[in-house]
This record gives sequence, C-alpha cells and structure tokens, in this order.
Amino acid sequence: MASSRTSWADVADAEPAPPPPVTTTAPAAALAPAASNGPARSSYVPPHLRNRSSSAAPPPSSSAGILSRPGAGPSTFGSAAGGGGPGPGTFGGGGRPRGGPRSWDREPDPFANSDPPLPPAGATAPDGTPFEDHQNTGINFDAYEDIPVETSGREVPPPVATFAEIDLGEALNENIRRCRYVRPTPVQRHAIPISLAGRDLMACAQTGSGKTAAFCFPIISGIMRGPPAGRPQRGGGMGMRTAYPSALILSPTRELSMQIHEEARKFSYQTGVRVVVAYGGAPITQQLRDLERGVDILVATPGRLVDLLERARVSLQSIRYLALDEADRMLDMGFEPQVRRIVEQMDMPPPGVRQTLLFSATFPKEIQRMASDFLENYIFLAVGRVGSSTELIVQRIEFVQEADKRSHLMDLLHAQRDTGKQTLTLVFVETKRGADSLESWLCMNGFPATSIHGDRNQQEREYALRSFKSGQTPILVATDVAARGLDIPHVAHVVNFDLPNDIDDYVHRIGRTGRAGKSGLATAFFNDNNSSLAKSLAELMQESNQEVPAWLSRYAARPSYGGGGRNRRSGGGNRFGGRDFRNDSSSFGKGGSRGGGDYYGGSSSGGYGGSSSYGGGGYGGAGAPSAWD
DNA sequence: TCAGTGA
Repeated sequence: MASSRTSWADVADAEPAPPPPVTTTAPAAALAPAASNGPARSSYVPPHLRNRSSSAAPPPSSSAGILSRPGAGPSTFGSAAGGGGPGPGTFGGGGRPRGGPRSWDREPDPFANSDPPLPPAGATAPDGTPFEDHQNTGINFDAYEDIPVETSGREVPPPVATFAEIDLGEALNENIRRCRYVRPTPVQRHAIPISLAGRDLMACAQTGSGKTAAFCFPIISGIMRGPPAGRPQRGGGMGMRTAYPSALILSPTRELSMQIHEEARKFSYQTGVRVVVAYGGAPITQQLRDLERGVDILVATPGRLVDLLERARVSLQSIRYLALDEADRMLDMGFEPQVRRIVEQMDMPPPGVRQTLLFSATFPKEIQRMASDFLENYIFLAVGRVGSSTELIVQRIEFVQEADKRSHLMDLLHAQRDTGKQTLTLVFVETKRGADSLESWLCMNGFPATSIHGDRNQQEREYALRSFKSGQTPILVATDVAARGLDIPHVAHVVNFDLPNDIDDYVHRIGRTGRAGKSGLATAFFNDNNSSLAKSLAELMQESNQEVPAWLSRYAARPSYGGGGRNRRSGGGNRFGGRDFRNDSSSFGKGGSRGGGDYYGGSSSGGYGGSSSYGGGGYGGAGAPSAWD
C-alpha cells in the first residue's frame, strides 16, 4: 500500500517481527520530509522526528502503490501468466506453486515498516503513554470474557478459545504470532469456526473488535487449502489479461480498503496467497499491473471494481469468498445498486456456491432483510451490544448553538492543550465545505489541522491521514469518509462538531477512539437541528452507562416533530437490530420463503437480557475493549 | 439533504 508513515502503534507492532530489512538508505536529500511535493503546510516536524539523521522518510508525494514490490521482478507469476499460457488468463494463480518459498523469497515484508523511524527509547505516544503500552499484547483481554453473544441459525459451530484450536495452517499461525495476537477476540472466537465450516455469516461486533482478522483468517486459510486456484471455465475466459480472484472484499471507502489490504498482506505473508487492492482516485495502471501478477484476494471499493469489471480486467467467476466490510453501509441507499450489480449481475457464483461473510458494528433490520438476498442458510452472530459503543468511551453531549460551535471547539482544544499531553483529536463535520472552512479556521488560530473528505484528491486524503496519524497534524477535520473502520491509534478525542443524522453513524464515528482497550472521549455539539437524533442518542448513552443530561432527556421525550421517521430503526428495546431479524415475528423477509420460524430457531442463545451461551452473562463493565477493526 | 463510490 501507499508507503506511509503510519502510526506509532504500527511502529511498535513492527518491532519484533522478522529482522526488519532496515534499508536505511536515505539520501540526505530525503531528510526534509515534507518539503518536496506535498501540500504546503508541512514545515512542522513533530518532536519524535526531529534530530533523526538517518530517517528514511519517503517524499510525501509518494503515491499509492509505490511500494511496488521491490525486486519482485519477473517472478514465476509474470511468466506463467503473461506467457500466452494455457487458457484464458491464469492469473488467479493457476499454475502457481503455492507455499513454495521459491517464488516468494522476494515478497516484501509487510511487517517491516521502514519509513517511520523508530522512536527513541522511552519515547511516548501522543497521549503520553509509553510506547510499549501500545502493543496488542497490552490489551486487556480479560474484559472480553463477559461479553454477551447471540447466535442464531442452524447448527452453529461452537466457538474456540484459542488460535491453536483452529487449524489455520502453519504459515498463518506464524503471521498471527508476528501480529502479536495472543488470543482471539470474541468475534474471532465465534466467526472463525463458523467461516471455516463453510457457513455464510452475518456478524455484528463493536467497532475495533477484530473484525478484519475474523474474515481474513478463514479466507486465507481456505484459499491455501483449496483447489490450486480459481481456474476459469474454458470458454468463460474474458481475455489474456483478466484476473480471477478467489476472494473479494468490498469496503465503502478507499482508505478503509487500503487498511484492509495492509492487514490482509500481513496475514498472508509467505502463504503464497496474493492480496491486491483496487480503489479510485489513484492511477489505475499500477493496480492493473498488480492484478496481472496474480491475485487471490481482491480488496476493492465498488466504483473501481465496476470499472475493472467493465474493462474485463477482473472476472468474478472464480470467487469462492465474498466479504462485505461495513456491510450495512454497503447495502444502504447509496451503495446498494452498485453492490447488487457486482454481486448479482456479473459472473459471480450465487449464494450457496460462494461463501458470503457480512460484517459491521451496526445492522439495522431493514438492511438485514436486504442482505439476506446475498446469503444462504446463514448464521447470525452478535457480539456485544450491537450498535452500541464501548463503555470505555466517555460520551459528552453539550448544547451548543451553531454560531457558537467554533469558539466552543476552541475551548475544548485549549483545555486539551493545557493538559500538556500530546493527543490526536478527530473532528467530524457534516459537509465537505464545512471541513475545509473549519480546517483553515483552526490553522489560522494556531491549531495545526488538516482535513479529509471526498472533494480532496487522493494524494491529499492519504497525506492528511498520514500527517494526522504521525502527530504532525494532531487535529483532523473529517466528513463521514473517516467515520467507519479506520484504525487510527491514539485518537484520544472525537468531537462531533456536527452530529450526524443517523445514530449508527454516530456509533461508528465515536468508535474511532477508545480503541485497543484504552479509554476515549467523545464530545458532541447538540442543538435544535439535531432534535431528531435526541431519542436514539439518549438511549444509546443510557445503554453504554453514560450520563444523559436532563435537557437531552427532555428533548428525547418530546414527540419528534419531523414525524420521527428516520432514526427509529426498530423501535422499542433493541433499536440497533442486535437481534437476528429472522427471529422477529413481525419480520417477513426473504426468510419466510426459506422456512422461517423454527427452521432457524436452532441455537439462538437468547436475547441480551439473559446470559449468553458462551462467556457468561452480564455486561458489568464488559465493554468491548477494542483492538482492531 | 448530506456523505461515500469511476473517469
């Protein structure tokens, strides 16, 4: 992926991995990191980067995909594939010697993070905690134990307690070790056995609870032990240069796809499984080259994938695994037509033939109903209170009129600055214009800020994210493009400068903090414009043991004058669709035609009131410590 | 309405 000066945590994570081939061949010229092509505001050098003469910081202009597998020259893929070989496109890895180290000894080490200089000993992360505390091993796994779990569907495979119990294969186990994952998170404990059993899955788990690994591990493992490759049907071939991935992972934003790709590459290291990412806004040529060199797992955003499909550079006929991350978003109004086109109107095998895995932290019932079109005899899994947030995130709601928002934000930032701690603050706004204007206003007022939104070009977006993660620009103003999935360690404070219209978006936004078992703070500015959100907001806060201001309760009690339309989700108790819609007597989705009723009754472990079948009951302080998304 | 996703 884009070589990035990633987060501090990433640096820490990379440390123990195989002796990083630290090629610190930085010419002195590369030292002025920000000076070359990047956006102007870059003369500021964060403390931990100062006085480092040997840093190999890449020019910030480095575009996506520049990490072009150095030295992976004409590998066995290139020749096998391009050489006018047998049938149409064997790029899927047809003749690839899987697992043979032979073709892989030049695979770049995804655990090596050569660009960010290692912090000096005793360095501290922006929140002031020592580096060592930011490793995954520092997570309080015990807090996971009491998480409520609900499963429903037929013959649900039992969960596992350790990675060792699962036969993922030696290479994958080694990568898990390299990632320092000691024990599976709750969603992983349940989802991995289900997926390995070949079952379709709809999984809800809190933000940052390890969902990416939960769907990546079974996919990688399945590809490794599966048939040699997606051998396209004879005659079904699209052309010499068509790629035939075995797995497709879709996500709603480019940056999230990049992140999934980076993680999947770590998990796939030296397994022979090739992961390629494709998203818009970046030159397509590098992505095409990557595809030509062979792809088993394709991570993509919908728009670019449609482009590739139209060009016949990708065929989905060999797909064995389909995963939708942020699945509820992928199936909502904006994305649904495109996703339906990809999944239903191209050459992808139908449900029951392929395996389909849907993951999100939120899953409204109406979306569940729609999603069942993509699934067959699936298992519904809910880990933690679905759609709720961690109790580790302290939520504050303040009544602030529109006109006062800026000065109020300034107060917050000053207070934070006065603590002396260096922290990252993520500020969400409603519109792209609003993001631009707030960013420049902050900068004018002495707070180094940058912004990310859909009107910025991809280089600017990636640069902004890197600059934020590195602490160079400790304030990031963002639209909802940054609301979901992005794992940005050390975000201590999320400010909802403008509240979203949808409570689910709020859940995802505040989920950018309070990760890795650490606490986080989320402050929201509420005023009359947000009255339609009052009820769901108050309920959410109550569920997460937050203090609900009296004035907000009064708002919530008011009959919402908009007709109350948009946010009701499922009314009553479980607003967030924490239960399988198939168990809802009032829900007649497609499930009806599949048997409905007791057909699915199987092994539901009951509602949230009671204890779960695994892990014991009660919520008591059991907010899901988050480690990864 | 807004946000996101291809040129």
